[in-house]
Amino acid sequence: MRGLRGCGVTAERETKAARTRSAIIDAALTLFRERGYDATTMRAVAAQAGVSVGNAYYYFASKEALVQGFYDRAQVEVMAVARPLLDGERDLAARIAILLEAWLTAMAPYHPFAGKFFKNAAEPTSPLSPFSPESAPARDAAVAFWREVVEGSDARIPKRLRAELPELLWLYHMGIVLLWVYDRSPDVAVTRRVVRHSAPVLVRAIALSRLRVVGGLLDDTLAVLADVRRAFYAAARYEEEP
Amino acid sequence: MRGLRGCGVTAERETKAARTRSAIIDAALTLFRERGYDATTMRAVAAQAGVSVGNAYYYFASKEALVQGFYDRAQVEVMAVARPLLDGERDLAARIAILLEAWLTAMAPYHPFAGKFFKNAAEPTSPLSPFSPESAPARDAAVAFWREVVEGSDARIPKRLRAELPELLWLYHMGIVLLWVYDRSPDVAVTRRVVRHSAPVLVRAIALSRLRVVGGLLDDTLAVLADVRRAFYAAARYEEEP
DNA sequence: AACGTTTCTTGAACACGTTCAAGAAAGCGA
DNA sequence: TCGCTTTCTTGAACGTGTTCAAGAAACGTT
Repeated sequence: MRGLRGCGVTAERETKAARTRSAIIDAALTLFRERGYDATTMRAVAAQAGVSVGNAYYYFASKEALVQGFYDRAQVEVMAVARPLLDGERDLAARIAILLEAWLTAMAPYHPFAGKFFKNAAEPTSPLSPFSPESAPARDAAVAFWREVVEGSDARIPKRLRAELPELLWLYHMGIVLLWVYDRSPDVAVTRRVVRHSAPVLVRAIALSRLRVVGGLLDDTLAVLADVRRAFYAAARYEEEP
Repeated sequence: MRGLRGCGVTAERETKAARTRSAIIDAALTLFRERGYDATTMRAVAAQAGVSVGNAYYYFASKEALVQGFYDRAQVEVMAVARPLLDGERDLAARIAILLEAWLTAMAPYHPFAGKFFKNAAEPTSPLSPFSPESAPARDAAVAFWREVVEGSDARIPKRLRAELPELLWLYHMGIVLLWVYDRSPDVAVTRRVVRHSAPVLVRAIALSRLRVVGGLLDDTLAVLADVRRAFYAAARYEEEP
């Protein structure tokens, strides 16, 4: 009886903690949207969430850390939006575009201050870096989703590319995100156009890579990309200098 | 007489102002190297330079702005190092590698805190962004230097690529810089290897682009890259939201 | 119920980047 | 030389993210 009750209370406490965390993120995102990232103070976030400043720092190590919570939410939302759209489509280029466009749509409300998020994410040792261990869950989920995109298509992928392609597509996605952050055209029209145009180009390049003359180039390119990826991951794992 | 004297005094005053600016940058870079970017306070920079905090802000709008001064110095230094090395070499891949390696060598002392610089430069609307109007002089100088690299080589460049290649190489250089910032291997060995390997791959890709099958792909790729570049430049010209 | 331990919660305090009102110095026309 | 303007120079003061010592609340054990 006591045990059960204890369990219940613990669960309730965990729920309350989770609700406090959630309230803080809600408060933060609301204020971010209203005033932008810089103009939103931690004092204001705490006040909006109904907690003290110190308490906000008990749940989130820093202002940046609030963003990680946002990432997690976003990833789930994007997958929910994209999955039904992917169901009917077998063309690889189309499937790539669907996922990227779902991402753009889901993230649209946050575009105005995405630059401020990115500023922090761009720092190699930041936990917000997409290559960091802290981002591993979200990253792995994303790569797994790209694998679905590839394997659900009717494209014939050269063998030596098949294993690597999902992660390379994720890297390409990070590039698109970079462009999106910078894009100031209305409704990020430039990014949308680049997605529409680059996806087929990418798929054609994949197809071409089966040609003898291009194949050697592909191997070298993959070798370079392997180095690049290793460096990014290693940097994100690196300890900050004292 | 008074005119001449006035001139002299004015010139002397300008020199003094320039020397103050220079002293502040020296102080900043010294402290950056000793303690890193974050641990260096503006108070410490001012003290080291022998001026007041307010005076440091009279010459530099912000802590970040100190970095712009560093960029200008660096660009000059890199060109001085690279030019004699380029003289004997006609192979395009080798020439590309020479310039990049000169850059890596010149920047080596600042690598430990490059991430902190980059963090700011990565923000689209930051004047420190390589695409910003404020960076235009340094950027134009760099692109012009890449043009020298191309035109001093014996490579046969397809016509429709010739005009764009210098700026594309500069973009590639920015990508290498991104990798360099992230690179934590000893003596940035990974970046050096990527430079050594990617330069020939790039040149081979350029050569291949003359093939009929690859040519169409090239045109589309160039179109996409044109969009991308436009977006980056437009973002850097954008006014910060209020 | 009573006590010790862990888990939260608080707001004052700190260090930093940055601003600003006030004044000093330099330049310049009479 | 005397005023007047422009160009520096100053350090205190402001707002911010973040820390911390102190205590409250919840929990587990007896």
